[in-house]
Amino acid sequence: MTLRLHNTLTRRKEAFVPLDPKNVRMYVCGPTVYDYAHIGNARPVIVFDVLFRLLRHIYGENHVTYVRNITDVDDKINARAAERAKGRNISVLEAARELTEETARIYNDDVAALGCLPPTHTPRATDNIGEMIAMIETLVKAGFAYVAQGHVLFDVSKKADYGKLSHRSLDEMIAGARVEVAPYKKNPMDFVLWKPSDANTPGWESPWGRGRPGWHIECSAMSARYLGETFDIHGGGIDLVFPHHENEIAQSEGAHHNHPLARYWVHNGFLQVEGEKMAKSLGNFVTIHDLLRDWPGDVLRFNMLRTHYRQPTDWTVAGMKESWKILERWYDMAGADSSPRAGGGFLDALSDDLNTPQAIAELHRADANDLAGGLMLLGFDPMPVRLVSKKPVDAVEISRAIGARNAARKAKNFKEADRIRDELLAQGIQLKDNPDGTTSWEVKR
RNA sequence: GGCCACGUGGCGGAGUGGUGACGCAGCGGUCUGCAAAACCGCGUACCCCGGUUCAAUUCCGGGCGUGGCCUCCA
Repeated sequence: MTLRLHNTLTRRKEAFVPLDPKNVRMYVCGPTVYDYAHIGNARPVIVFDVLFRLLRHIYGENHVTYVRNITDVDDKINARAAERAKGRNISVLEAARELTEETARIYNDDVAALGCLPPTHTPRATDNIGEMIAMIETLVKAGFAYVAQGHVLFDVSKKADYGKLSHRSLDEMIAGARVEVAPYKKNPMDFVLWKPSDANTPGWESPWGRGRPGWHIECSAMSARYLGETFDIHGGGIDLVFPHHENEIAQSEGAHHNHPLARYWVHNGFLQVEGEKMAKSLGNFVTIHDLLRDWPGDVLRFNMLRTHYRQPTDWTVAGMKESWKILERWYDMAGADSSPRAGGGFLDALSDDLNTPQAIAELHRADANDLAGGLMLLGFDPMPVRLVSKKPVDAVEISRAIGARNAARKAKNFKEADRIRDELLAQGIQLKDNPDGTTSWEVKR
């Protein structure tokens, strides 16, 4: 069994060989905490949680370091914070802190409900401003960056292989550009490392005056701090390939004597909702938080894993119902005394670039113990109680009704027995007469 | 406009240069007072047009469709 991963750098599946099997290192871009995360945001979180678990399975629980940052400095945050601060006796900075703390807390709760393990480190950008400033200084000294009108910009013309991740040349990018270029840029593709902040915008003192970091530098600074100059896997959504990850590479390699930033770049595909792109204007913007109100987290997680991570996927209610049905049956039949493990075909599938649909197919063929072990490796805890519907039900009333129905059945009064069953069904309660003579029930969706 | 990805049966979704994975739904059966659940059985799909090949859903070219990036939206 060899783990193979699709590497965006080469656009091929490659055998995964860690730099240090005693410390396999992975970085995944985390949320910008200004609002509830949507279901599209959940995809990388779940996908890379599965990869984290697989790496732990292969290399040992204590031999994998997983870092997922929290972006808590950002102009969208600043805009929201300004709104919050209005009419209250707090500064924009305080309001920003309040907003990001609150949003990050909800995010962590939601992600935990999706069955995701906490990463080894979840650094916040604002706790790493010093590291960012130091890296920017290095880049300026090395000639990769320049100062212009209070901004510090990365000079892409100094990085000969700029574009190697997204596989486009500078010429192509300039030809396709639709944006107006800021006048202080030497090259249209140059990007901001540091920008000035006014008095009402969060900012930090720096060699270039009071300001705040550009978007990309935080990931370069934090990955270096927690994982070193070169680490094994860098993950995220495919939309981050350009410009975010391309720019991370430029910064990190520029600051680190051209040592590669990450050896395997892994990106998940995009998600649509009910056949349409998800957009606030279309009114189909689905947050994780809202979904968790109606569906067990395990069902969301399973639904996500039914599609290969690089494939585009369509998020539908029909799919969620199907997922619930499958999980419910599995949780009923899974062996209780198992631990995370993987039989032959299952592990082969997972190891082949995280082919979760194939792995799930293997589980359909597995016995009770392999099923439980495989589910646990995928991050499911096969306990029927985890799938209990969020719909409120009166269990006492239901068992009373079941008693009455069974009495009627005993008396061969089937008309009355069926009336009771239909009445419960009308309330969404489906009865099941088990072969051993008992009667159980479940909430029908 | 430039660059890129994807298009498989009613639905979801793997995979492969050559006798139709897997699941959901559906149909038939066992079980049941009848159902439900469970179990057993049932399916000649690969967007269109060319090309390569003994053979293409699988490789190549073109088209159409959907989506992504080029605007700090995963």
